[in-house]
Amino acid sequence: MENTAQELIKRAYDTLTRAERQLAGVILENYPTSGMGSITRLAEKADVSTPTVARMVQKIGYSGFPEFQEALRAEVEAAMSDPIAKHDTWSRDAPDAHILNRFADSVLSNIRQTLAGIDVATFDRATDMLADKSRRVFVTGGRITHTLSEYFHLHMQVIRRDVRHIRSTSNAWPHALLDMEQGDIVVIYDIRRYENSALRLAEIATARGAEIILITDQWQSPVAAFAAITLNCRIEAPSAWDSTVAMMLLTETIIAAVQEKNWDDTRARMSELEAMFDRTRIFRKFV
Amino acid sequence: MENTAQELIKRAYDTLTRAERQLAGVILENYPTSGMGSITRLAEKADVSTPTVARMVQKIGYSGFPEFQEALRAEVEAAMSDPIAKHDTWSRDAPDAHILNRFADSVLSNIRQTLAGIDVATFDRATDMLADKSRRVFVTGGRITHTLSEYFHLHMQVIRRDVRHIRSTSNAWPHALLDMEQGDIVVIYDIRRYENSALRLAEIATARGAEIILITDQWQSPVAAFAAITLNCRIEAPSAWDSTVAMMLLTETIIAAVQEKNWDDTRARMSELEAMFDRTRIFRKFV
DNA sequence: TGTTTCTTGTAATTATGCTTACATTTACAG
DNA sequence: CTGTAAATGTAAGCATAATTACAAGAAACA
Repeated sequence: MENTAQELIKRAYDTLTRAERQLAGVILENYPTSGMGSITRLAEKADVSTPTVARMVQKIGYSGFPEFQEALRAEVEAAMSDPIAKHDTWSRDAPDAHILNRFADSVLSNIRQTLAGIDVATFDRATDMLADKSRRVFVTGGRITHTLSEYFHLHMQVIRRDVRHIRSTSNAWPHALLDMEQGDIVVIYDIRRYENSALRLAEIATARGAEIILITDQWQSPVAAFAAITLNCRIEAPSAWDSTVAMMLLTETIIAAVQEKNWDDTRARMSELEAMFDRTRIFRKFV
Repeated sequence: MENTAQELIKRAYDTLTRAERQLAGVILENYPTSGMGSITRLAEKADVSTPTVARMVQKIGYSGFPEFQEALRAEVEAAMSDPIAKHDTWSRDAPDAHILNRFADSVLSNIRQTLAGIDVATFDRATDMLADKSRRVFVTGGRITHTLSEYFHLHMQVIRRDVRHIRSTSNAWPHALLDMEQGDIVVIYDIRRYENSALRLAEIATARGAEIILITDQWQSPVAAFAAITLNCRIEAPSAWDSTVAMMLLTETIIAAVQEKNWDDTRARMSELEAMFDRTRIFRKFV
């Protein structure tokens, strides 16, 4: 069993208090260098008092801050003197060809290209639309992207009202369309390679006056023809499948952006929701 | 021209006195950690007096020992957070402070730290287990991670037989457990901050002889106590929510790894599946 | 060899860091 | 709503670290 400071912190997590957890977060954030300055600096960075730091390191098993720091130094030394620690790969102890490194390389490249290809004005327009509470939002996805659309729906529902998920795979989607009218927004996740049941849906929705936000791959789903806004993501992966990581990133970024624009409402809705899940705290501290 | 402490020492070498050279030797010996302790410790190690140290660091260009040490810390930090981190803002036409750039920064840091924290042997052990067709696989997730578990299940089902998804939120999960026996694998997605309905499930599954693979955040779900394998992911995000991008990446990497190990079977299963979806091509070219 | 300058350590001073004690606040149970 | 316990910060005191002042010793030059 290892006894790095990191390990000790995780192990003691249950016994840590609020301020201590906040501190733990900062220490782990860019571990281990963050803990190498003086206790005062660390306390400031974590926005807690110095005694909190002192107490915490004692709690996790050190005699005091100096001993804790000494341990960190030793860890750094071990990591630096390790010749493999050249850090030009993602996972230090894996060979370059290991799938962990290959996949990460590929995903990073997807993320780079995806973001480079996104027009900020378009992105902002999309988030403005979604932040407009007078417009209703429908969300749907395909076979592979279904989970993404569900994820988006889950979070969007907390941020604003009038958000509905349509299962494009079921036979129920025509019913949802009956309800659709001028000004509504339909968020469609669709990857070209897979089936495009979304095409009919998009066509009808547009005809009824709804506007479509399409999130698709670099080859672009045919739904783009009907979409008011199209956001393309790279999905290449060293695998028989594609990687939806870049799509997930974009999805979360949209959520964050809409939430920022609607912060007061979101906050209220989150509080209500939290009250419902009374037993546990669901959300992070409200910024 | 670089200005690392190392550089400065070498450059000033000619002007250094005997005791100072002795000190310089010790500093460079196992650079940079040797200089990270107190001035006293460094002086002792070099067998010179403390003022010699203070004078020397001033001579090579620092205002005092603390500044010198600060510089070392910065160097360590730079060395530990690898070159992959260097990027020229993601979306060029957006300001740095735009949510697109902020979010991507944070996600990249999550990915880096997640991969750095994953032990390759552990990862390989997990994928070996999942590639073993004699063992059945159950998958489950919590409120936020539910979609991830579904995604994993969806792909895993194509790769191998005997994969089942359990909705931990429904009341049906005890029934699934009835079916569980020695050698089965339970893949659990669980983020500490959110509710832990998975805990009971994990406890019972372990008691029945199943082995648990846990995918959790850096704070580690309490399920870890029962897990045969625990994989931690960073989920920090500049938002009221967390980011599951790193988890998604890990999930896809596991899928790719298992698929690679089981390629012949996977291929056969994919062909069959594709035949069922006759109209369109579902999968990418078989590599 | 005597004088001067440079080097280096010792000791004193000052600054900073760390810890302990205590008071305030917050959360929780009755 | 009140009392109790836990958490956390403030402030004081103590300890250590860093710098400065100074003096002893070594090397260089006359």
